[in-house]
Order: sequence, then C-alpha cells, then structure tokens
Amino acid sequence: MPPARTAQRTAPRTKPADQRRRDLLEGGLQVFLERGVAATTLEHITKAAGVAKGTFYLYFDSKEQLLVALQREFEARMVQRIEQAVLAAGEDWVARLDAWLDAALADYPSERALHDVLFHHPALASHEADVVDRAGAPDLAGSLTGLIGAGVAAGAFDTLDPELTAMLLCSALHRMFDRIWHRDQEIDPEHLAAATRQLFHRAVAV
Amino acid sequence: MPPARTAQRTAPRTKPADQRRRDLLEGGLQVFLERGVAATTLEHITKAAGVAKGTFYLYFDSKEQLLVALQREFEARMVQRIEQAVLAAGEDWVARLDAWLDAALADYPSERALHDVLFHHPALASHEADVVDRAGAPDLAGSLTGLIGAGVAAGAFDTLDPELTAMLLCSALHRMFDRIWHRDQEIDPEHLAAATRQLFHRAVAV
Amino acid sequence: MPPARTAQRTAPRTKPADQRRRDLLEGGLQVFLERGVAATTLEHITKAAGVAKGTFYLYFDSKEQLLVALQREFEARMVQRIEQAVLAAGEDWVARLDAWLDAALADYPSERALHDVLFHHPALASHEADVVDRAGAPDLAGSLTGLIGAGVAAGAFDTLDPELTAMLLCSALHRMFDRIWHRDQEIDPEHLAAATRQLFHRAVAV
Amino acid sequence: MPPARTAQRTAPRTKPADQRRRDLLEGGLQVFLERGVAATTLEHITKAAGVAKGTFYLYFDSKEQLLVALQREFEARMVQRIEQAVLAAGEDWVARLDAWLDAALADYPSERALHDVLFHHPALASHEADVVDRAGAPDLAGSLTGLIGAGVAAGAFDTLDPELTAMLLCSALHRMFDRIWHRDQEIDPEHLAAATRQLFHRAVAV
DNA sequence: GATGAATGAGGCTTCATTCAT
DNA sequence: CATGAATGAAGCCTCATTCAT
Repeated sequence: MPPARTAQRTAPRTKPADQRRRDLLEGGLQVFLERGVAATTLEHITKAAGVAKGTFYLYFDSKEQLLVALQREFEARMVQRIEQAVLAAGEDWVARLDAWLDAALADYPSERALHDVLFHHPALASHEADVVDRAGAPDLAGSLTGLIGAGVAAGAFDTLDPELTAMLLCSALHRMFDRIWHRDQEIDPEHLAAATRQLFHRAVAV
Repeated sequence: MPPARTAQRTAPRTKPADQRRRDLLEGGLQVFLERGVAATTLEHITKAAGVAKGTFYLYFDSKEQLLVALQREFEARMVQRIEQAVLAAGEDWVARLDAWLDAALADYPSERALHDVLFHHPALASHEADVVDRAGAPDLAGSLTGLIGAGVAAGAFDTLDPELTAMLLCSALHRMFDRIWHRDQEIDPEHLAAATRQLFHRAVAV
Repeated sequence: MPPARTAQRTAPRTKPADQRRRDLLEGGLQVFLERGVAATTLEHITKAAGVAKGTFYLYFDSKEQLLVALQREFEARMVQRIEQAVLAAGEDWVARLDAWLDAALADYPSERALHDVLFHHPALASHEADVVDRAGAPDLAGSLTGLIGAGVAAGAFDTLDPELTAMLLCSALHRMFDRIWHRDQEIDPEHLAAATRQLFHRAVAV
Repeated sequence: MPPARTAQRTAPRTKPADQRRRDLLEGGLQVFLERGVAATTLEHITKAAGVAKGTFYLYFDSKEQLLVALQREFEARMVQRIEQAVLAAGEDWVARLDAWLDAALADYPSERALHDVLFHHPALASHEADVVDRAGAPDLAGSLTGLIGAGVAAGAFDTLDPELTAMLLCSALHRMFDRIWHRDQEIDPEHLAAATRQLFHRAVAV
C-alpha cells in the first residue's frame, strides 16, 4: 500500500551528485556566456543552476574551480571531436592533417562564445592559478603533436621539432580566432581555411 | 576634513601633468607586475606613484583605462624595437625576416612579466572593453604584415594571404610564449629559435 | 584625463568683490535648480560662476553658507514684493490682508523651483545649521505679523495672538505649496485663492 | 576572506525577517535621532541594529529607503493615535475637532526629534524621491479632511473646500512646530493651544 | 586676488563564503 | 544533502577643502 502523500511535494530535494554537478556546470556556463566571467556572481550561477548558494560549495571549492572545470571540459570535447575526424580521414598523412585542421576550424567558431569567455580570464594566467593541476587533461597541442610526430616518424612530414611546431600551430589557430573575433574582421572562411592549410602544409614540409 | 598639517611647507605639490601621468603609469606597471592585475587596487597604484587617491582620477577614468594605456605603450615599444632591427638588417628579405623574428624572440622573454600581466586581463577581451579605441596603435601583426607583404611584392616571399599569414605567425609567437611560461617548460632558446625560424621561412616559402 | 592647458589669458582676473559674490550666488542658484542641492558639487558651482574652485572660499566659508545666503535672499525678495503690494492696497485693512495674500500666492508658484530647492535641504534644519545667524533677516511671518498686529491695534482684526496666527497662516501657505507641488495635484488657482482667503479672513475674524 | 572564528558557536544567526527589519528600522531611527540623517552612515545604522553591513541590503535597497519607511511609520502611528482620540470624543463635531487638534498638539512635541529628523531630509523632497510610492499611506491631512468633510456634510462645519482647508491647517501645524523648535522660542503650550484652536474653529466657521 | 592641481577621509555597496537549521 | 540568511572585508570612487604659485 502506498504511503500517504503530503499535498505538496514538488521536486525531490536531492539529486544524484553527478546531476547536481552537471547543473552547476551548465548553469555557470550559461551565465558566463550571458554576462561575462567577471560580471557573474555566485548568486547568478546558483540561481541558473536552480540550487541554493551553499550547495555550490558542496561541489566546487570556489568560483575559480568551476571556471577551470569548464575550461577542461571545453578543450577535452574539442579534442575528442577532432581526433574522431582524423580517424575518419583514412591512411593518408596529408589527409589526416587536413582533417585535423578542418575539424579545428569547424569547431572553433561554433564555440566562439565559450572559448572566448573561458579562456580570457585571469584564472588561467593569474599568479596563483597555475597551482591548479591541469596535467593529464587532453589538449589540442598534444593532439596535434601526436599527429605530426607520427607523420614524421612515418616519413611523411618533416620538421625540426614536432612538439614545438605543433604548439606553434595550435597557438596560431587559437590566437587567430581571438583576433578575428575581437576585431570583428570579416574574413571569408574559405579563404581563411586555404591560408591556414598552406601554413600547416608548409610547416611540415608537405 | 582638511589634510593633516605637517611642519614643513617646502615640497611643491604640483608637477607637470605629463610627469604625473608618467608617475601613475609607472607606479601602476610596477604594482601590476608585483601582484598581478586583479589583485592590484587603486590604493596600491597611487601609493606606488606617490600620489593621493583622488589624483588618480585626474588622469585616468578608471583602473581599466590605466591598463589599456599600459598595454598600448608596451606593444608600441616592442614594435619600435623590432622595426629598428629590421631596418638594420639590410636589403636581403630573408635576413629581414630573420631580424624581425630574432628581435621578437629577444624581446618577448625580456618582458615576460610585462607581457604576461598586461595581456592576460579581461580588459583586453571583456565584453565591454572592445569599446576602447585601439585604432592606430602600432601592433606586432601589422608590422609583420608590412614586412611579408613587401617581401611578396618584391617576389622574395610567397603566400596566399600576407596579412593572414602574419597574423597566424604573430599569434603563434604570442601564445607560444604564454604556454612556455605558464607550463614552466624549459626549452633551449637556440632550439626554439631554430624551430620558429623554420616555420617562418616555410610560411613564406623561403 | 590631464587638465587642458590654455596658453591664453583672456578676461581680466580681478573683478569687484561684489560682482564675484553675485556670480557665485547666481551660479550656485542655477546649478541648484538644475540638479538639486544634494547633487550639486563645488565644481559645478564654480564652473557655473566662471570662477576657480579656490576663489569660492574667498567669498563663502563653505557650501552650506552659500545655501543660507541664497535662502535669505529669496525670502527677503519675496517679503519686499509683498510689502509693496500691501502698500499699494490703500487704507482698508481687509484689502491690505487680501493684497498680502494675493501677492504671496502670486509669488510662490513663480519661484517654485527656487523655494523648493532652497528650503528642502538639511541646511535649514540640520543639527548644526541653527548656528547660522538668521536674526534680522526679513521674513514672511514677520511681515504678516506686522500687518495683523496693526490691524488688530486698529480694531479691524481680531485674534488671540497676532504673532502666532501669522505664523500659523504663513506655515499653512508654505507647506501647502510643498504638498501641492510634490503631489502634482492640479488645483484651480482661483479656487485655491478663494479657500485660502476664506481661511485668512476667518483667522482674523473679518 | 572568511569571518574570524570565535570560540562560541551558540547564537543563532538567523532571525525572522520581520524582526530583522524591525531591528534595522529601530537602529536607524536611533542613530538618525542621535546624529541627524545626513551625518548617519550605514556603518552607524548597522552597528546600532546589531547587524553586519551587508545584511542591511537584504532588507532595504538604500539608506534613502530606510528613511522613507521610517517616515511612513511615524505618520501612520500619529494618525492612528489621533483618530482614536477623535473616536473617544463623542458625537459633538466641535468636540471632535478639538479632540483632533489636542491629540495632534499632544503628539507633535512628544516626537519632536523624530518629526524633526525624518521630515527635514531631501528624501521627501528631492528631485527623484517623489518616485517613492507613498500612495495609501495614512496621512494627517487625510485624517483631518475626513473629519472636516463629515462635519460639513452634517451641517456642523462650513468651509469652501474641506480638503484644502484641512491641508492648510495641517500644514500650519506642521510648519509651526518646525519654526518653534528651530527658533527655540518658548511659547506657553496653553496659549499656543488656545490660539490654534481659535484658528481651527474659525476655519470651519464654528 | 585668483587659480586649480592635489589631497585623503570616508561613503556606499558588492559578493565570495560560512554555518545553523 | 540542501538551504539561504548572514557576514564583513575590501574596493572604487567622490568631493569639500587646501595651498603653492
């Protein structure tokens, strides 16, 4: 026999921890996008997540930590998509490189706001923030390093230092989007892709 | 309430406006370097500049404005040094490109803290900050664009789009230093220079 | 923002003290009217008066003093106008009383902003402001007291206490305008005059 | 930074919202009385209320709002006392009017400081403050209007415009106390009551 | 007399974080 | 687990007043 229900019992007060964490992450992202990181308060975040202020601290140590978690997620997701594209590109090394670049180019703009908001905050660069352990998080440069390194090993690419080259190319991409976005320059995507591909090819002497 | 009286009546209180502005700029830079932008307060800045709190607002509208002024100065100075190096490199286009790169590589590390502090603050990227007029300020990418463009025109370089290529290379440099610094990776400067030069050369098909 | 330097020195630097005081008084009044007393700064006042900040203190001890001077002026001018109207009213006591009232009613609205701004500031009522010597300044209540007192002496009016009655009637007038203004009630001036006159007449048993 | 830890862990931090609001209202009143509105800071208010500075903003939007709330309360309480006195006065209209006046006269002085402090602040009269919704708040003039209007309807009083007359009489009372207080005139209360009553009677042609 | 750059005390308000329930 | 009232340090900025020129 079912126990007597009390008249009002709308939502269950406890949710699985994972879900709560998700809510916070997503609520935070949303308000960060809406108002910028600096202008976002804990109040906004928790309200967006549908959670009380104190609850936040059950899942994150500080506002800063939420930001870092978000950044990690963002990059990890992007890496994942790119690597799938590379896998789908077949055996040819140039095709693989092109696939890597195309996927990156396709991804960056689609997450402009995200990228923009997350990576332009002192959290990543402040004096203390380096303390945050980022080790092991999948990153773009690592992904490209793997690809170029393998290509070099296979004799398809040539470069003095695969890792450095990968880092340089990744950096170029990253900052380039920053500049394009922040200057509101209209650049034809096709053209941009062509010029970028040229640089990538030349960088590994294809 | 009137300021406390001191026995002495000597020191002139007013300085030329230019000097006061300088003081503030330098005081601000110093404390930004010491404690990071976010942790710096008006109090710190004015104390470092040897000036009363209210005086700050006679010269800048806000903390943010001081930062922007500093950023402009920093980039302008760097561009100036680099262009002088290029001028001194003679007629050869490759030598000029190398001079440009060497000067940049030489400059970046020497001003690491500066670069670091100034360019990693929302001021440059925040939702509202784009409002700030940066037009006309000399910038690195512009400088490289000029060089590559001229080289292409002279038939010495080849690239689909000089401007985009310049931007990509500048971005690569800029971010690369970020990453190196923030990861505390020890990279042999010689090696780094060689790898970077290779990328630059290849980018313009030298 | 650095102060603008002007090379030129057009106007003569010294004016007669009386004129300077006038300038300040009028400049002050103007900005008080424009932005309200609380929102007005010394900066505004001196700028409106076309005078340097320091100069202000050559003529007034403080912002407060300027306000008091303005209040005195305002009331004095009003009293003067009213007494002229009474004088012009002839020998009849009721006609005189009516003249007094009509003049007051005519004057109040025309200086609404003035009255409003000047008399609604703590200066008049603050804990310290009573220190200000207002003795001897011509005032409305005094003027009415004189009229009623004389009328009583002449056997034309009757009231227990001319002074108190005058004060009550003046107060009624003063506050009434406040209320009307601040509630934006539209009251027919004719009607208002009639009702007020009835009160005045009855107050002195006419 | 976290608040300093104290050894004790006893006192409950939260009170019913009503009580907190009360505390703030009373603390505010107390310091307003002690030092005047203009000289009172949030610091003083919250200290007097035994509350942290931030807590204030949980209950009021600004210092100004606290003042307005206090003013409303003061007038409402006074009206209430007066109306009770009128009720107790019986059926006779003149007795009722006298009761109204006597209660008002009895009340004003007893709350001199309160009245003084609360009603002499720009809040009530400033350019923006009219925005504050005062609609529906019981007020003195409204109370007197009711009484006179009813008396007129009953044929006991006569006046051109009950509302205007009530407003004039209230204003007279209000300002008269101001003037008496601020000039430190010693007026015999009996005498004052007699003179005032005469005005009231005559105003309604009793 | 006149100037206006400089002063600096202090106000208001925000907001990350805590903790008693 | 969850809550949200309470905290209070700290920041930015204003502005009446001074004083060296």
